Amino acid sequence: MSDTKDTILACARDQYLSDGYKGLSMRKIADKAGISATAIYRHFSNKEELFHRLVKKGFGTYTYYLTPALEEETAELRFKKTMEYALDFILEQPKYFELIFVKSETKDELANFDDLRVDSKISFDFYTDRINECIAEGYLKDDNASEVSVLLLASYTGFFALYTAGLLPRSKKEIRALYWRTVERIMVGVIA
Amino acid sequence: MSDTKDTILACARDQYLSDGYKGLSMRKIADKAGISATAIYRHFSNKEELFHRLVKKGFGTYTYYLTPALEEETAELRFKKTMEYALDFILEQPKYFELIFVKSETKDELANFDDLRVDSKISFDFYTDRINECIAEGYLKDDNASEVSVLLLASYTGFFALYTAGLLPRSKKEIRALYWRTVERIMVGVIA
Amino acid sequence: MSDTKDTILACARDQYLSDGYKGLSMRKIADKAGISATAIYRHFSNKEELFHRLVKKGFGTYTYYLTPALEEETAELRFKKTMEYALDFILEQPKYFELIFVKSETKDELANFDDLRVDSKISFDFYTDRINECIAEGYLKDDNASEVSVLLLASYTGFFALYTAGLLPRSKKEIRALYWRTVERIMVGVIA
Amino acid sequence: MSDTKDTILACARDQYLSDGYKGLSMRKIADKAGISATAIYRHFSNKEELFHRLVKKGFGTYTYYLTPALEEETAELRFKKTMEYALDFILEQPKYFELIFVKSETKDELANFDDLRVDSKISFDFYTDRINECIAEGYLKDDNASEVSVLLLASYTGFFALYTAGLLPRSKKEIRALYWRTVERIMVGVIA
DNA sequence: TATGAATGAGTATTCATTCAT
DNA sequence: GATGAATGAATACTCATTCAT
Repeated sequence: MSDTKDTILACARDQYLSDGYKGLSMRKIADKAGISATAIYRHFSNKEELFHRLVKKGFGTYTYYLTPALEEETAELRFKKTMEYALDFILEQPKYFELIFVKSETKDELANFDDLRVDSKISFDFYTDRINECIAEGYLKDDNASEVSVLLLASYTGFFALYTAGLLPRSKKEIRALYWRTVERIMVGVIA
Repeated sequence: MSDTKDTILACARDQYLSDGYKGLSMRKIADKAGISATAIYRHFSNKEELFHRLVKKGFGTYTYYLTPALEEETAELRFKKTMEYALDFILEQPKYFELIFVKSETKDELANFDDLRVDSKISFDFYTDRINECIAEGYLKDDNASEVSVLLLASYTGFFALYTAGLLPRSKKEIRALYWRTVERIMVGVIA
Repeated sequence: MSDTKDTILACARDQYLSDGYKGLSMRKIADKAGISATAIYRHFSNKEELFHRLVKKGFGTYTYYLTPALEEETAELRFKKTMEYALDFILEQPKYFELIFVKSETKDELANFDDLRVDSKISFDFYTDRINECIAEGYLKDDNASEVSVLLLASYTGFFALYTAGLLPRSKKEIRALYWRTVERIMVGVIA
Repeated sequence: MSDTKDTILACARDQYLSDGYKGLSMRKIADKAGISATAIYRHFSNKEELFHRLVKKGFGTYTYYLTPALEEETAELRFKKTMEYALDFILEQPKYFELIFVKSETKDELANFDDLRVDSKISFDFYTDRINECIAEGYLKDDNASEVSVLLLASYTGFFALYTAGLLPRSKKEIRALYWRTVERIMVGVIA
């Protein structure tokens, strides 16, 4: 709705992107947004809420990356596109990824906000749904879809952690290739 | 030798455990240790060094958990024990795990300390060594050991992330069981 | 406009006056101004800037003392009034004098601020201009005006140093008399 | 007597030389001297005394520079050599000069130490003595020797202040030449 | 809607100094 | 003579937040 509100959120995201959590100060955000620090309080009741909205937006972006996968024709294709778009998200929005999947600040700070746990669950369920589809379609073997989701999401999340830790190649080309080889190794155990 | 130095480090660890990175303030650590804030500087030249030592200790603890696996007789057993002890580390020292594998603060703050990157590498190589052994022994099929390490470590790290994100069951019994089932699913693709 | 800003500056000046450079702490200034230490940062971005403004004000005050000399009719009178007002400045604003002419802290701390070097130069040139006028008018003999300035300013500055060092009489009456006798002795060498 | 005591003093001098007054911290001095900070207190009861000894040494060095002038045959030569050696002192020991003649910290900090005022007086009297000699010898005209000292010392001190303020040429050759021309201009008024 | 002024608590760090050994 | 450990007070500065306008 409010233009300024979005601006603030965008600046908060950029600030987090460039300086990490400790760069997320009301003043710095305000400076970046070209308004006074106090003005933020017109739009968010406090830093906690602002951060909450930021994480919300992170989840939204993630969903925005994944949903196009639903347009594919077969369950198998939807699944594979999901894996691909998830990789895109990692590589293009690493800070958002970190914000919503990795950071414990997020968890501690936002323990009160139940809706975020719901968002978490939704992202998780997106995988489970894809896998259930694939089982139904016969592409994946009959297994506990939720646990296969755990496997895939865990690999995915951890892959990113190793990537940012500098233990994996930095070039996007190489990392993409390694990602797919890793996925393939996993798929051996779950493909029908 | 220096008792206080260890106390400080222990308190820093506890502080990090309870309040995360932003709880790691010199004063809070000092308070917990029952000394004055300035006394810390007798033992660590600044916060950076203190944090560095803390991460170092994290790596040390991790190694301490894994190395007993080397006492097993066969490569297969050494590998399996490694997986088991790694799980123990996650469950018993979750904050240390986070400190050394996940946190991006760690990375930014300690970018200068090359030795930590070496420690990272060593932890990684421990897996690669186990896998190479298993390939040699015929337990795992002939594959790129380093990439199989990536797969295993990524799953392991990500599994933890999901766990702390509250997406996995909290009971230790259940989480252990789920861990092993996840490992098994992965192993299908790599076992000979 | 900003009242507080001026108050802060005045208190900083007083603080410097009573405790010297090391008395110039943000907290002490704030205490004296009756505001919180942090409030200062609303008006000055940091101590360096505050100090810079202070020195600026010192130069301004100096100029404020000297410029009325320009209203005199002849070059000789303008010169003599300059000498007189300069003495007034020494006796009435000794700390400002010290701040702008003597202190090496000033130099180190404010090395970046080129405008201060300009201010220095302007004060210096004020003398040179007076002397050039006097040479033109025939009151002073034809000499290198800039070097005569050096002579006069050096004597003037040094006279003050001896004064604050307690090597000269403390009574204003006596010091004034001695000042003029010293000036006269110098003038012998430069008067036409 | 004590070797360490001298080392400490020398390091304090160097520290002051490189970092100015605020560089004069007990720890930094101790570090430079290769001893513990506490060890200093074996030799000086506190910082004030240490600083006092330092200023004392500054006066000693000044005297050390000037006294060879006494070896000259005539009063005129002794006077001229005094002027020359004083210039050497400025150019070779600028920080010592500042320490004993310019700095108000010195004065504030050491207000209690009467002996320093005596040292000040001695330096001053050295000039007065030279001038009295010159008057007796007929080189200088009959004048108030003490006031001529004021004139000379003031010019001398101020000349240095302008020099360090960057208002005079930085090259030693030029500054020497300018010094002598300035002295000559002054001498016109006092030579017989 | 927005701002400027202000605040109190908090940050890391440095300081001179003391004390027990 | 010297040290290591410790301290309390001080340093400049940042933070989220409030309030009056």
